Amino acid sequence: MKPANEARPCRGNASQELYMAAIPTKDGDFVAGYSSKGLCRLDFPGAGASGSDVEDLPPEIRSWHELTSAALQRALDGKPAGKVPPLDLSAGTGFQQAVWRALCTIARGATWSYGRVASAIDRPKALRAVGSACGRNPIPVFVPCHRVLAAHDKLGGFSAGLDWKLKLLGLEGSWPRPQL
DNA sequence: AGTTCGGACCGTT
DNA sequence: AACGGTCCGAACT
Repeated sequence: MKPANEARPCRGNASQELYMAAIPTKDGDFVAGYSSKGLCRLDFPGAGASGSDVEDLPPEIRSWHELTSAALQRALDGKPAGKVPPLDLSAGTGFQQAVWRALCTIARGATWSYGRVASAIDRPKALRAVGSACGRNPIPVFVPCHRVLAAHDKLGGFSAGLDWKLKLLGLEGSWPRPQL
């Protein structure tokens, strides 16, 4: 079997191979995508992505996949994700990568506003563009775009569906909003 | 207190 | 030129 398709190769290195493999969970089948640099994509169940057989993965990819798989199971179990494989965010523009990196600094159990993320990357007025960048986050859950709420504790949006955002926030004890 | 509207703002296609 | 996972203030209910 060949590795996988090349439907949406990470931009910029189109000749790179992209491996895809499913992760069965109690919430459905996720699909993870790997480049030579690491995990570069994660699709929610029902997103239409399909994966190849895990046994056909090259050794390194396969070990990454096991890390991803275990981490995802923990996350969906309401526990800290723990160790994850290297994340390949190279598909994004400079701005997007800056946003995604900032997201990774939001602690589990905490939430930021889009405006705060914008300030964190030193572009206070680009809060709207930050929303767009969040929407294009290729690795949801592990790059925690769900921890970004609209101002004044409003929920804001979520590309994969607000039910997923609520679920992920709930697993981290961040929703419903803890009252002070 | 909550809701709606209108403009300002910014990166991407 | 148009579109967003936005934000804020003003003007409502």
